[in-house]
Amino acid sequence: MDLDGPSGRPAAPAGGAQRGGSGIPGGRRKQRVSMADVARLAGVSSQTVSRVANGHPGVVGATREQVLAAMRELGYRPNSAARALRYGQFNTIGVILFNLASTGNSRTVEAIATHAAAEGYAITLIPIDVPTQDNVLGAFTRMGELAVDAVIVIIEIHLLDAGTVTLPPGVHVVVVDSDAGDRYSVVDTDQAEGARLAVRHLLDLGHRTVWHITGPETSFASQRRAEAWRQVLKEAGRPVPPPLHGDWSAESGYAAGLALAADPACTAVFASNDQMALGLLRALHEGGRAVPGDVSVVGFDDIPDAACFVPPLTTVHQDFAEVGRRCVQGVLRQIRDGGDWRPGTELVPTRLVVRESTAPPRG
Amino acid sequence: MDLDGPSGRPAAPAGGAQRGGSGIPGGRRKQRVSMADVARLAGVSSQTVSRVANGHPGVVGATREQVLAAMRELGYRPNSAARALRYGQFNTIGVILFNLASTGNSRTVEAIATHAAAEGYAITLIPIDVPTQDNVLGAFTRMGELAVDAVIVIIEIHLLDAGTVTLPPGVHVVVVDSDAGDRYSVVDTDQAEGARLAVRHLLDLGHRTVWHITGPETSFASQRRAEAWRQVLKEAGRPVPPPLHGDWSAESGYAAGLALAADPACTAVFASNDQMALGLLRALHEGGRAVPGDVSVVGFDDIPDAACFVPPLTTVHQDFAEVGRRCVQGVLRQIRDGGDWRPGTELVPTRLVVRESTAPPRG
DNA sequence: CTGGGTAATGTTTACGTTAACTTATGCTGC
DNA sequence: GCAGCATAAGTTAACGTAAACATTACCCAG
Repeated sequence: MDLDGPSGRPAAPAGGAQRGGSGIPGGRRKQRVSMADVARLAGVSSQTVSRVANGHPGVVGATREQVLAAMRELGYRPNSAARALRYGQFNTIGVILFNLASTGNSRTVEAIATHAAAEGYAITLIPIDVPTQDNVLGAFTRMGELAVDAVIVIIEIHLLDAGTVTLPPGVHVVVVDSDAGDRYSVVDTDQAEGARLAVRHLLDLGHRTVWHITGPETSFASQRRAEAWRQVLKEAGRPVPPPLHGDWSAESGYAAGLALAADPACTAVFASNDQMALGLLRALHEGGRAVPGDVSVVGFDDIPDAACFVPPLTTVHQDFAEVGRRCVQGVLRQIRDGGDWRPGTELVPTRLVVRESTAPPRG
Repeated sequence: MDLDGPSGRPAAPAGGAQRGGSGIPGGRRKQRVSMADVARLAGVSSQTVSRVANGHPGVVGATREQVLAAMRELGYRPNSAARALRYGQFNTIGVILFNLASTGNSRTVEAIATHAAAEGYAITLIPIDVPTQDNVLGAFTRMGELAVDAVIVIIEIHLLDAGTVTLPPGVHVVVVDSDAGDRYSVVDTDQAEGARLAVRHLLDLGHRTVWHITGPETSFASQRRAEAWRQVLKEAGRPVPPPLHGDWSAESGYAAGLALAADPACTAVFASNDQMALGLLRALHEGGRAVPGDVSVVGFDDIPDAACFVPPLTTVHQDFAEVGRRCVQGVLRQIRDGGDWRPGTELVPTRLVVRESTAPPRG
């Protein structure tokens, strides 16, 4: 493939827009084609082109065909900026999130993107590398300047409350993973119920009590799971061992596991996510404690890999896709109903997936 | 918090825009405030407001302060649609991808989003649930209508070539994970080198040959890793065992592993990703084959969990963040240089991370 | 064969922003 | 005291689209 000299611009501005096997042009004409261009070629007014483009009635067949032909020939695409300017909305939903790397977040975002696309909305991503107050505020400010009609926030909302953040009026918000249901529309997995399922399962197997490895303290999900764990134990009149603190990573689960493996009294552990459960399994294995023979382990999330841990992990299944779906539903409802919405929390149910990492205690 | 009746719209359109502790307003005024509004309040022309907003010179201090005050009072935000219309570009990069759930993709996207943000670009996500020809073409069409200046494609490009896809002129493309370096700007991990590192490591330990579990056939990454595996064995004059085929999932690695565990001749396996290596480890464990005592295992990706597998996995580290960074660099270069770029492939190096799943063969 | 209506198409305007140009103001230097 | 000029501000126009309004052309009833 030959390219023109270093001075740039291919010489031929017009003519064959098609190129090679693929129709994706590597070159560009500076100016996109507008409705006026199409109108000129088709010999009609640009308004007629607009009507054809939007499928409005009142254009006779022959004219429509002519316009469509002209569109094809010129490769016309509507200019969404002009459209947005005209209509006052962008058909775009912003997503602010910390850490796309965690399984849950990326699955949620994927579901959001899919469902938003189905409704004709695009997704604009604003990642926050370090969840400091400043960064979050910065993201919100940026979001305010961006072309979005609504924002889905997948981050601890308390990071926002401490500062004064303003989104432009007309921008709606739905929050994931937060207890701010009194001020926002919140969608979340039913963390507490999931944790209760996990702990009760272990108690039902006959374990006297259940140890717990938490997630980071700043996480509401982690907080709620820990609360539910404590509550179930208390209600059952069981002793509540001191919780061990992790940070969601397998590494932190391993560190916590080293301590637990050394304690023969520990026969059942509920890890606040599957990654930490993985680390825990490793620590128990290295400590010579059989799972589930000596120690039973339950995780949270049901990541796809969990079925292939050694042994396959009993865990609480989270329906991230459903969370994403409801987020989109939520913001669209807000957009469409204007301001007539109320704050509240929607909980997505969980279910326990029993595999081979849990069993009754020995003896 | 009381809301007005079902008929909607809060009665008070003006007044306290501030609300509760957070400044994020749940309500909205239908009309965003424009430069004209700010200009009216500040008693200047809207052009002066524009100059202040963009930090242009030629505005005297007092006037500037007045305008800034008016902006603050009204909560003015520039309208990016109008800006985009004016400038003819959107400051947005589209990302087309299949499956955000895979570790590599989500990490790459995260890096893309971070670096794009640093350059003042936002990211618009177009996910493809099922990578059929139609869906990919649909995504491209949608992308054409969206407000993007460039597109990063994280998907097998051959899906595009078979059909006629047109992106509007002026939209630049960078492709990840493809061999289309003759037509596009391609950024990718150096798959072949990574695979060579893995296989050579096993041979260097003294293994006679190395088995291989591939990814899906449609994946170029998988194809290239398999080719490199075969090539290294051939160059070393070793027998090339028939490859086993997986689909990236741990489950598929487990299935392949069941076959390998039954074959006492197999002492070293290179799995095309870490998930499949995980499944393999489980199968070997269940089959009573010690790792690394009886069988050595190497993965690919170096996902964070790999360090906590049982045993910790020796694997090829991929620098997804760097891939994302270079993608952004690539599209920005294309945008800024106009059409003066050439197709080509940029490879990001890998490195072998040796942990505890590999050792010399017994005896 | 003409008035009233309707269907098809054209013209104008506004959306919010900003480049390019124009006007107003104050100041320097001869 | 005024030409000449810098500086600060305002005015106009255009980006691409589509609603609202205006204009045709045509058909049919009377």
